[in-house]
Amino acid sequence: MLEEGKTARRFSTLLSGWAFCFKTLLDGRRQILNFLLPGDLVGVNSRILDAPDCGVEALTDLRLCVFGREQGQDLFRTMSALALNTAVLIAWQERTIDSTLLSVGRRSASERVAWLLLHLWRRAEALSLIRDGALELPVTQAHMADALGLSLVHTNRTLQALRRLELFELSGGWLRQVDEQRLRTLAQDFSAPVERRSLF
Amino acid sequence: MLEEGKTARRFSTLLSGWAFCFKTLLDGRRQILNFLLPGDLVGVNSRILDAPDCGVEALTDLRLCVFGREQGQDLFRTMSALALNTAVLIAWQERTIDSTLLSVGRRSASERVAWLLLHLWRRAEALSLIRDGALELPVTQAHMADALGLSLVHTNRTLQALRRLELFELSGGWLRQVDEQRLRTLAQDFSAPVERRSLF
DNA sequence: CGAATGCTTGACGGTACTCAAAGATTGTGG
DNA sequence: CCACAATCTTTGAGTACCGTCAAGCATTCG
Repeated sequence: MLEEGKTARRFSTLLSGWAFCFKTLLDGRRQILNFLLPGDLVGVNSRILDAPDCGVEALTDLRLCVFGREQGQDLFRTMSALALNTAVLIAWQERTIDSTLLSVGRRSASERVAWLLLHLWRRAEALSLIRDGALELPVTQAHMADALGLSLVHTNRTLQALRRLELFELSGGWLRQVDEQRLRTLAQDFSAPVERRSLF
Repeated sequence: MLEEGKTARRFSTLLSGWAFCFKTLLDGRRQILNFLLPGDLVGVNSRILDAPDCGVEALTDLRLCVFGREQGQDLFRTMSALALNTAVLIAWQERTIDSTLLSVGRRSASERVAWLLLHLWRRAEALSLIRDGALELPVTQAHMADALGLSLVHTNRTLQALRRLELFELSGGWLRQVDEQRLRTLAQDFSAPVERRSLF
């Protein structure tokens, strides 16, 4: 796990596995900024500004493709080689965070949970992570709570309520029977489908 | 005002004036993602992805420096010329949004308001927008509410509470007597000071 | 089998939202 | 210059959503 305080010496792409990045307050409150899935960049931001601003934690075992350890301008030369792709990836990730901010700021608890599960489902779909209509989610309810700005207890109750509405099945770390249409309606999420994208 | 739905044909830097970008839900709930001050980039993201994902609205009269209207790769050539600077600017703005997400997700109402005023104050300071210890804020309480994920009424009450604690003076669109130290303590904001930065 | 982690439930309280309306301020046109 | 509209701020009352505390259950792991 990379701590918030340390300067990441490199940045990488995630080849396989799940992770997330987060910020914390001194008293321990934590906000998950983004879940990282295969193809996502890790730590570009910190490298560009030469100072880390969020921590990164793995949810599963990871395989990373690590890029150069250059400083400043040199870093940028590395990026230049892949620059267009990199820019597109960064833009996508920023868009994701924007959507999260909309959720956390303006959606109700059930809308937030609906939005998150839909969001993860769609991202996983684009990466072909769904097998037989089921997705293995290495995400606890505590993670969801921290991603959505909710308490753990309320997240749990909200999940139960949505399950009772048969919007999805979620148990034992597996997500199934996702009713995309109704989840989108509930969350008012009509964003474009996620495209497959990567640096290569 | 640029609507969310339309594709921005260009991107620009803000030379003078204030603006903000936002997302909305169908039923009208609005989340302000970021306030834009002189030096900030407008619409890079939309241009990179070739699809707008947030609206932009002016708070004052603006002067913009508009860049090319190229598509895809061509856009990127334009960016390449300024690429390092651009990347740094984008990274800064993403960091700002990350901080906002932390606030909206995990801070209480008074912490959020404290954070926002401190944040705007410090950004304005770096741009030398503060005259005689006072800053003209073209931001209504409704804007603050939409930036912080609070209701207008509660934002108002929170502002009053903080005023009574003499953490700042805010009236008639002017912000004064900002007690940075106590605001930072209240908001648990120990981020690095804002640096002056621009494309040029 | 005990410890650790994660999920679930109940009870209670408070923060923040909604509705509603009244001031204050600003801008505009006659 | 004043009256009127529009926008912004403030206040009150009532409530709901969501948080906190506390505990019990389930599952996994050593």
